[in-house]
Amino acid sequence: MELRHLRYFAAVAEERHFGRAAARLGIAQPPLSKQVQDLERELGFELFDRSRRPIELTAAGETLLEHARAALHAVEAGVHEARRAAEGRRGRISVGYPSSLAYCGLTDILRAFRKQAPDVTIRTQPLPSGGQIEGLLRGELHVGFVRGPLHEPSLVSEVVRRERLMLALPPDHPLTARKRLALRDVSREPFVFFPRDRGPAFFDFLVGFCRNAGFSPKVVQEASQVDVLSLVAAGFGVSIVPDSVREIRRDDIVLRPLLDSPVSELRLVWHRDNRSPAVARFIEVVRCVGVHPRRNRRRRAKRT
Amino acid sequence: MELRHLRYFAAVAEERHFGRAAARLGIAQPPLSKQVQDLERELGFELFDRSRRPIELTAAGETLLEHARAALHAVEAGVHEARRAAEGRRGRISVGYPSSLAYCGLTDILRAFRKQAPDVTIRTQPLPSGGQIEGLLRGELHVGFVRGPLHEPSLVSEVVRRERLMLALPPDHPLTARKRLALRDVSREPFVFFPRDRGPAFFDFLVGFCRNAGFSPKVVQEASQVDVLSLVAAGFGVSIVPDSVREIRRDDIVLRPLLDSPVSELRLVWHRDNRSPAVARFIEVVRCVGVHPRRNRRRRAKRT
DNA sequence: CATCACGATATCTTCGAGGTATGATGCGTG
DNA sequence: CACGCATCATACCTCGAAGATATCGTGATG
Repeated sequence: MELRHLRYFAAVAEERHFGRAAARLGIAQPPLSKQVQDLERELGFELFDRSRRPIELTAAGETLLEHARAALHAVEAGVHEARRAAEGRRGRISVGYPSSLAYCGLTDILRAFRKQAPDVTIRTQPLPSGGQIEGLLRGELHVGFVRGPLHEPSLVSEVVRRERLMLALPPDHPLTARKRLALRDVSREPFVFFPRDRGPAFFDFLVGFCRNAGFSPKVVQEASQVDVLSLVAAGFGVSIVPDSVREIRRDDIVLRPLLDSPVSELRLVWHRDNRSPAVARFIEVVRCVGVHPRRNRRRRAKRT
Repeated sequence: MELRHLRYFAAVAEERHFGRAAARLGIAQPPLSKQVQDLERELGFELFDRSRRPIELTAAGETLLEHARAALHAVEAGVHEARRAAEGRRGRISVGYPSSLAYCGLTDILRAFRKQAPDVTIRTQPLPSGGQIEGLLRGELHVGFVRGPLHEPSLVSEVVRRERLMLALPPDHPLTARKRLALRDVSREPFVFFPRDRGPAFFDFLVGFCRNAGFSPKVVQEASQVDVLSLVAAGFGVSIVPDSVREIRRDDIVLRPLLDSPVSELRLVWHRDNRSPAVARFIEVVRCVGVHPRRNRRRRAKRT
């Protein structure tokens, strides 16, 4: 038995007329009669009572019709769903991001993605760079946002944002008096950094930056991500943070641009041989809408 | 797209190997590859990632597989259900019966039928002969049990039980002294009958029987079915009832066989051009198990 | 009784499902 | 590194069957 038999049978059952059903199906009447006969022969019982006009379904035909419709519908729905999956509009993806990104750009990306692919379940996980790379390699994570360069051969990445580095100072620090600072101005200050293993690439990038400025930073405290800012605010030391931290808008922190700052790169990372169209679509969306630190707040302002 | 494509796709998806899937399907590997390719081309996206061993499903393939299984299952279930309908093991039938039959035979028939066709919903309706014939003609009733001959051209019937007629007497009636009675012995007694329109054939049969005995009965009360017995018990008059009434076993009634009684025929009736296999099966069951007045009680006795 | 409507049958053509032989490719092993 | 093996794709052929056209059988209708 083939779907053709069911389609033809359903057409005849609905039209209750072989001629009209054949016309609707775009074939001649004799082949239609034959196909239905073949189906009946295969099943071993009649589906139509042809002895009177208009023809009517037998009890078996009535029963089969319901199931045939269900089967045809399942096929149609299956094709539709599969197409959505192929287009990356259906499925589930797991996205890693540095917690700092939550405040500046991530929600915009998620919103844009959700608009294009409402049936994709997104699992977001705030993770330091190291954890993201680990997750990507283990296949638990599908895409991530990582700062600094990347050296994993099985991962692919793309710069999605370049931002200048800022100096984070406690409000009562003497240097807050100056609007413009260079890195060497803080060469003797105590530093607060995140632990190296949380993001070795970005960590090494920052330390290398200090080396170029002629000193190696005195790290007095280590804290993860956002906590760095709290330690700076509490006066433990200064720190170097990406420009986007401004979005957090804490008034217990003073941020000053670093004049001699190189740009820090935020990279979108995924597995080299990614097979998930949903992930591909996510990457496409990020490329399209970009990662704009301010977008979020402007929109909110417009809406209110 | 045909079921073949889905079956082949599902086989490959389950085996994750074209060769094994082809063996399972009983075809060679190249045609299988081609069919799956055709399906992919028609859909416009890939279902398998063939680039590594063993091959794996794409996201779209994974999605389609679920629906394909559902569709194939719906077809299988549909064929099975339709076959049951064709065999008369599925559906609904409406059975009419004279209320007297409830005590002697009907439950046995229903039990036997239920055993053969547990998925047929039976609607039983106690109805006088007239009502049954009306229902059969209107298509509301599918089979019935009627006493006496039948003259509707569009109905077919079959005798399922022949029984002698009995004289029903109140216990204090003088004739109860005699064991053996003929109809003419009660030619002057008052009679209790059911109204003629409740079963004209049986009514006329009874009256004709009296005529043959040389009198016409003095009907003093009319009552439907079982109520006749109550009126007899109350002493309103005598009545003529089928042998099977003995099954009711009322001790306020005395039954005496009529020596000159012709047999009364219980007929199974259905529509001439019945199309329902469930009805055909019901008729078959009645033919098979018969309508035995005593069967019911014997069985009950055996079980306890 | 002639006609019409409608499904079945007969016969032919063409397309494609499935067969065999072989090629392309990736992987493990001596 | 070469070789063999496993595995899927391609090439080509055959035959069955889906569908077209013409026609028949039959029940309903004026």
